Order: sequence, then structure tokens, then C-alpha cells
Amino acid sequence: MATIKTPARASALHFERPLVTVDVVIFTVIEQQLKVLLVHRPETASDPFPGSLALPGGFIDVAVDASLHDCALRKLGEKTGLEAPYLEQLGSWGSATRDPRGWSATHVYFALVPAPEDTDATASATSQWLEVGTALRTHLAFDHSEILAGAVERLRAKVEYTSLPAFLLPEPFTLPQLQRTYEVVLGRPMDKSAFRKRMLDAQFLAEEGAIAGDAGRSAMGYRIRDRERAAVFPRTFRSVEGPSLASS
Amino acid sequence: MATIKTPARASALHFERPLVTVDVVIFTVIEQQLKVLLVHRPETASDPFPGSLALPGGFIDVAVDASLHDCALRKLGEKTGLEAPYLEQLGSWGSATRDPRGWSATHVYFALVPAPEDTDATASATSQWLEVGTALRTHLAFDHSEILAGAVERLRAKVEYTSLPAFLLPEPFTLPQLQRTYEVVLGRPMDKSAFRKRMLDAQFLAEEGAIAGDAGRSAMGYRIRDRERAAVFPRTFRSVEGPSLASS
DNA sequence: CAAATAGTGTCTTTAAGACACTATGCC
DNA sequence: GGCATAGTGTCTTAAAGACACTATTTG
Repeated sequence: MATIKTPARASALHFERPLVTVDVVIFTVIEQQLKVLLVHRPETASDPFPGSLALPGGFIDVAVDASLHDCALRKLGEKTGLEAPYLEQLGSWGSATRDPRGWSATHVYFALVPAPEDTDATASATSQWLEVGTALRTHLAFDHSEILAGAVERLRAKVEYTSLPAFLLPEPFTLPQLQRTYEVVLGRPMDKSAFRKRMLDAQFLAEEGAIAGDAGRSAMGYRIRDRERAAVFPRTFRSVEGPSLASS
Repeated sequence: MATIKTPARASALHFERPLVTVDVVIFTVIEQQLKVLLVHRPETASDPFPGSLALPGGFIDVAVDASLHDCALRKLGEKTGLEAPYLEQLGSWGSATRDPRGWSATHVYFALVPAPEDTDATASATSQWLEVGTALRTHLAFDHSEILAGAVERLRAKVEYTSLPAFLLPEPFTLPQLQRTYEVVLGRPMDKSAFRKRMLDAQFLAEEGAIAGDAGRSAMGYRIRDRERAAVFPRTFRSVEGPSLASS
């Protein structure tokens, strides 16, 4: 960093700084649909994209936010009241033209949260849960449509080989519920037997007593063993694992 | 973005802006070792971390760089003279404390380049290729050690299921050369037969005449079909492919 | 022909997919 | 018992791994 060539301004840092924001793509599943939380931008004409739908986010507050991650957590908490969701950095988007107010860069996170008990509490006058397909067909403020497309692509890609959908469910949940969540996110049906073998072999679930459904047999409830990280299913070029230790 | 609550500063943008930089982790393979390009920071006492090793990078020039990606390409060109390498965004690191000059955020890219013809042309008084293991054990400026660790982790993870190592070789290359590159990056030997089946089945290589080696039988040379993207090898939850079209 | 390296064939193993089957709870 | 849903078993298939074999080039 900071290879400044003009001696006059060396380490003076007097050049123009871009605007810096953090945006969060918050996913959940409500009524068997993958949804994303969007906010209405203020109608004030002095703000860019007045009234448009946008991802929740905003400027970094250098006095409040210790880090980018903390800033994303703060914004997530402000919108959903949730404290410890699955939160992962998606990437950053920055250019001279994405914000009419000047050169700007945004750091984007994506979060997976269980469906809120009361949908209306999170969906208010200024924010709402939109079905992802609908959201993708909507013109969002700034380059947020492109960012949302990137987030959906990343989510779908990772769902193919990780336990991410488990973070979209309230605990405890059953394997059939988890399977339906996978199917909703990926948009295709999955085989029950293969699905169960895979989930149980991956060792990321802890049993938690039976749960009765609306009809039929009741099912085993599960919790996520480690909410800090998602499980990764076996893939190509077997990465030399084997049982941690052989006896003696 | 920009949900500003204090009416007084609404869209005034008068709050403090963080420093914004772009850093690039440039990998190559030289003499059967995975290397990363590092630069010496200036000895000027007014600069942070004088004399330390650091990742190449620097402040965004809002007058010159159209986007983050362009900025990364510019910095890569300045250091290596290369124009069209494999370049992918790694993520961003930002906090109040990572730079003594103030709240700063850096956008990090990682690049894969073929070994330079003349190593000394890129390794100069201010920059040098360091073996990755050595670099990881070195204290780098800022949080660059952490960033480098993240880049190596991402590279190794993706090498398990993509054709990324092909971008570390000058074209045309042979399958045995490619296999050695995989082995160098992953630090473990691979089976020849399985390796070749996989590479050829993935359809990302184009034949380009035989190449004679130092000894023994000569081998088929290959080029990357599409330098814009890496091939992804088959993974879990078979993503419904099948041959593009059945006859008739 | 020997040494060295490139390339192939065959069998095993792992995990996914298809699909039929059994088990349990509620009316 | 009948329906609905949970959960299991068995066979097939795709692709990785082990490893022995053949092929081509140089000296």
C-alpha cells in the first residue's frame, strides 16, 4: 500500500477518498420461498435513487464500527434484531459511477437467518421480504441488482456442497424440513435417502428429541453443532482425511 | 446505503471517510515452489512499517481507476508488466486499527501468473518472489500476513476442484507439467491416471502439438481454452448436466 | 537395450441417485 | 385400518484412487 510518488503529498493523505459503505444481503425462507430483505430508500430528492428498493446498508461510522464485520453485524441487528446469524463476506463492488455522489466502494456481506416469528415486525413501512426471483427482476438502487445476483449465485453454489441451508431454519428442525429448505433454495427436488445419508454422515447435526408435525409420523429434531461454520461435504480430490486417530 | 438519521448532515457526506486501498496477492511457481510477490515498504520514517515486506498495492486513484478491478489490474501491471492474468477478488479487510494512519479498508485480489522469463526483472530492489511457506512465517506490514494466509487457503481450497493451476504455467504446457504444478500447490503427490482422466474429461484444454522434454518421451502440449474462467470439476449433488443435446 | 518419461487399462472404493420398502403417529 | 409422513435397504452409477502395464524418445 501507499507507494506515493509525488514527494509533495507523501504520507500527507490529502488526495480524495472514496465513499465507503457496507451492504448486507439477508436471506431467509418464508412459506417455502427464498426471500431477501430489501429497504425503501428515503423519498428525499437530495438522496440518490429516492423511493427505490435497495439492499440494507449504509456508510461506515468510523467512530462506532471497529471493523467491516462489526459494521455488517450492526446493520443486520438494526434491521432484524438478530444477534448471531450466519454472516459471510461476499465481496466488494467499487467504481467511479455506481453512486452519483462520487467514487464509492461497498463491502457486501450475506446473512442467513431463520424466518422471523412475525414477518411484519421485520417487514415494515421501510423494509420488506421479497421473493428472490421477484427481487432479481426488480430494478434496485445503485448496482444492487448485480450484487443481489452475485449473492444468489454464491448461495446456490455453496448449497451444493455445504450445510448452509440449516442456518435458514429455526432450531430445532427435522431432516424433512431441512430437505425442503434445500429444495427451495436450489429449485429442484432431491432424493430422500441420499439426502439423509449425506447430512448424517457429515456429522454437523446434534439430536434434540422428537418433533411432531401436522400429520403423520413425528420426526427427530436436530440442532447445528457448530454455528460458527458450515459443514463441507466430500468433494473431488479426496483431501486425505481418515479418522482423526487410530487406536494405539 | 445512506440511511442518515441526523437531519443536519443528510446527504451532506461531511463525515470522516476511511482510507481505501487495493492490494494484490500475486502467485506463481518458480523452480517447483509456490511463490508470492512481496515489496519492501519505503524506509521513510513518515510511512507506516518502513522497510517491512508487504503485499503490492496502494491507494485508489479516483482520477485514474474506473473500478476496483481496474485498480487491481493497474497495480499488477506496474509490478509484473503482465496484462491478462487470472485475477479474482479475494475479499476485503477493514478496521479502525489495521493502519496507524486511520480507519482503513483494503480490497484484496489474487492473481495467478506464469513464472517470469527472467525472475530478476520482476524481483528488483523493491520487490521479490518469496516461497509461500517462508512468506507465511514472515511478519508482513499491516495485516498482510493474515491476508496472505487467507489467499493461500482460498487458493489451496479451489485447486481441489478447479483448473486454477493451469494459470500458473506458460503456454503451451504438458499434462505432466500441470500435474507437478498441482502437486506443488497442494503439497502432496497425485495419481497420474486419475489426474489425466479428470483434466481431459473437464474439456478445458486444447491440444497444441507435441513438446519434447529434457529426457524420455515427448508429451502433448495444451493451451487453456477459455482464459476468462477456470474449469470446475464434478462435485457433490450432481447439478443436472448431461450432454448438451441428444442427436435428433 | 536400458533409462526415463508419457500415456493406458483394470480393479477397487466412495458417495450419489433411483426407487422400493418398512415404521410410526393420527384420524 | 387407512392415510400421511418418517426413515431404511438394495442396487446402480459416476468418478476418484491404486497400481500395473504399454508406448515413445534418447543415449
